[in-house]
Amino acid sequence: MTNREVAKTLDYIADILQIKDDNPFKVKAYRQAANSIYHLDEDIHYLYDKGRLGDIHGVGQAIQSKIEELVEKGSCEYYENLLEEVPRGVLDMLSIPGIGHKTVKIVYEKLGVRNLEELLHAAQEHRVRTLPGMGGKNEYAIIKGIEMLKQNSDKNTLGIVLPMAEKLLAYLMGCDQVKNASLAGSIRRGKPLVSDIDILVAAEDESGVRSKVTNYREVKQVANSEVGHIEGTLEFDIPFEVIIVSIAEYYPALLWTTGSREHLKHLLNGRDRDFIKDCGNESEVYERFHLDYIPPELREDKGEIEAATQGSLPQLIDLGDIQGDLHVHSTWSDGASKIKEMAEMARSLNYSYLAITDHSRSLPISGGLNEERLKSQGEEIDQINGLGEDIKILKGTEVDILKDGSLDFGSEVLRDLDIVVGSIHSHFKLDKEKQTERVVRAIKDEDVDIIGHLSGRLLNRRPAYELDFDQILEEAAKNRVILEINSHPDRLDIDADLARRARDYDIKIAINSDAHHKNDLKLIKYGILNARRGWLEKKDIINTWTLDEINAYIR
DNA sequence: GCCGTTTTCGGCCCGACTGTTTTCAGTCG
Repeated sequence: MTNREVAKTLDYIADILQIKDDNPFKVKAYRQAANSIYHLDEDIHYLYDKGRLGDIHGVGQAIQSKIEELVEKGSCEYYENLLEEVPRGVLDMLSIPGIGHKTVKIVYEKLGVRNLEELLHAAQEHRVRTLPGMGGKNEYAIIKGIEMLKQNSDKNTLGIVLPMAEKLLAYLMGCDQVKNASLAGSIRRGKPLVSDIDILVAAEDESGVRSKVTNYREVKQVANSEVGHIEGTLEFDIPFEVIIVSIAEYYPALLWTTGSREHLKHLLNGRDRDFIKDCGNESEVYERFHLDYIPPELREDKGEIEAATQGSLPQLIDLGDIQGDLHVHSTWSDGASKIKEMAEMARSLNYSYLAITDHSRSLPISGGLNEERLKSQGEEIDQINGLGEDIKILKGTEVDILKDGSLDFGSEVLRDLDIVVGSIHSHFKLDKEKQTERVVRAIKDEDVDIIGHLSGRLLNRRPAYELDFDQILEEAAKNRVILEINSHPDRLDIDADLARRARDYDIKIAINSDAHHKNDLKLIKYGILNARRGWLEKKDIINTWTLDEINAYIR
């Protein structure tokens, strides 16, 4: 079992306990342990071997014994017994927006509904509204919610799939039989939602590669597939396909397998595939078409071929260009790491600045700061900066944009801060006009530097709220307000298309991690992919600049 | 079920909104 699978299992245990109405602190304990394991730097098997499972924060005697069983046998008795009481299909219902553990409990117990499909029928047959506390609107929300889940069910976020793909790729690269290998398909193009993992391999000994894949620890199953293809599934039932070609065929095949279909069709323009059959690398492939090399993230037939013809492709931003992060949380609000730990991680990433932007007071569950605590936090930051480390910690806030577009702190508080990120965390369902008005008011506020996760979308979970983006882009440009690309793989907000439109308005972008744990600072790589898909260059991204340049821009 | 720079036992656990109601339970950030 991988770290993520162990974490997921502990989360399922917490869900079942919650549905069973068990001690809420016990539930919390399982969730805390799951979260720690999710963020672990080391492989859980390694910690198990070293006898260090107990060192993990939130893991005591009881949970440790369950983890040991999971690592040894791939399952544990306690969990299996809980599943006898509450089956897996019941837990899937928790993904429906507006449906929580209490609702799941009564539909399971009173209606005997055991999975999403049965729940859908129950709602359609108006059986849900017969339950206490349930009515027509709940039924409608259930039907809509299940429809949304079905639409997304064949795709997963890059945050789940990319680490698995990179691990499998590294494993394959380490095999003697494999002469070259690369990610391919939509995952190589950095699409935020992908349906499977495609990996292209150059090898002469196909059966050797096949046996290596079959022996890979994280492979769940391998199907009987045709020559040149190995198909199967990894953890969480993510499908993968390893495509095997000869060394001579590798680079042309890399083009075909990376796609997209639209890009290839436009590129070939009726020509035969043999046109590029002997190319020795991808640049050579494009050269043959008299084009500049087109990076995978741009291969969507959105003008890249025209630009490559004219030599006007953008110089895309790279991870190494990033000089700092302007939106992270700490233990002062809902973050899991201390400011110092965040700073250390930022230093290890070679950043020269890091803005601590904890939540403001209106978000009590997240431990939002009032003026007084914000001031104390500022003192701690002064102290850390006084240590003379080669990184500057900036004082900031992620200030709530309230329902009417006013801010959760007054100007007397905000003007003393280095960075102010304004974000929406409530009233997602305002109509388009009201929601737009709300954001525009925040943009016009001279204390706001950055608008965080503008559209509020959560991939596979929640659609963006209603906004008039033309109006917002116009106002952002006029007021020199920076828009964020939130790098969390569930958000990637603003998306690539909107980022590209923002660039046309000469709006600057901040690629932020929104980290709630020191390890989450590394999520910035997803934001980079998103920015590359939005054709963004270094000059567009404010946190590729020095601190002086940023200050000159936002003052 | 976990944890401890007040504690090895007693804490952990906020508040607005929604949809169902008729005074409130459930969800969510």
